[in-house]
Amino acid sequence: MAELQQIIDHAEQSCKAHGARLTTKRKQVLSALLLAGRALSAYELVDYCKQELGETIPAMSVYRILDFLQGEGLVHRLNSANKYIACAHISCDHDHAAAQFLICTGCERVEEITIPKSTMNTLKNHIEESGFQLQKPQLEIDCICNRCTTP
Amino acid sequence: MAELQQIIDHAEQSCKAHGARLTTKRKQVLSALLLAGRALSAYELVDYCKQELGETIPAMSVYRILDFLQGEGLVHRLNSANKYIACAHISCDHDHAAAQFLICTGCERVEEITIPKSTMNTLKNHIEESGFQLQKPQLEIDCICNRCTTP
DNA sequence: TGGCAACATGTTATACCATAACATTTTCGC
DNA sequence: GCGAAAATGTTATGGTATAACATGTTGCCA
Repeated sequence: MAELQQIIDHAEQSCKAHGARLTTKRKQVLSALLLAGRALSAYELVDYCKQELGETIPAMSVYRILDFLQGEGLVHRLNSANKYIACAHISCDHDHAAAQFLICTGCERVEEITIPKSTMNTLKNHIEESGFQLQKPQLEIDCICNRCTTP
Repeated sequence: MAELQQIIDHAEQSCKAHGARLTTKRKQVLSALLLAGRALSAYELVDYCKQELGETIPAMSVYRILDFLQGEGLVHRLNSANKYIACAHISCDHDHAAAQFLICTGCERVEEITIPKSTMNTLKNHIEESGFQLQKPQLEIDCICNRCTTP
């Protein structure tokens, strides 16, 4: 994380590109997620900002900021865990709407992986056969990570 | 749903088979989910039982009963929606640990589908390459159903 | 440059989802 | 019937999330 500042700068440019502003508070929340290096709940994020950054940000603001950061593709919400995590490809320039998460039920570690297009397409076809349209190709899969299986 | 009683009877036999009891309250909660025909939150289930079945069941009990029903494979929990739904294969005899759900973000309709083993295996391989073991092959996928796209 | 409009943040209250801890009732085998 | 185990009731509390309204900030442009 030597490049925190770089990542933030990159994110700021990315926001500017569509006329959005990465304000100080938004940078703080994003930094907190990047520094934590793991998924945090909104309230955990409040505590993290307070303790690690010395910034008091009300929970309500954190929620709003998380909404913004998700809209900018900088942060993902893990629906099944009620947590938020910085996008693993935050500094890539290519678009990456798809995101697949492996969530360890033991230690809560989260790994963002990319499933091949062909696999996603197979999945998509099955979905369409059932009369649905894939909305957001985000998968959250309950797993156990190898650190937890071989302790 | 002409066969509600049949389904309940079948579920009761299934429970008996491993020495578990499908009590009256448990039958009521399961019936409520079957009658509703959609995913309900625990508190919605409390209301449903009260209004449609005339039964007052405290939320705490509903949660415990849902735990039991999940353990028996009669009900699934939708983690991303914080809701519960009767298993679509409740009257099948074969085991079906795997469950994939298409959740319409428009009308909240939920469809339980079965993804081919080959597709699940491909997914499983990608997961293992990332150093994780698939824990519960339950997928919850955000979609839009055709009723909502073509209104 | 001053004032307005849009955006961002603060504040307070509240709703919803879920579980802990302990009391009481029911069921079942002996 | 009686005791143990299972199920349910009761009360309290914690975690997640949003609504509604107030205040502060920014940037534009007349």
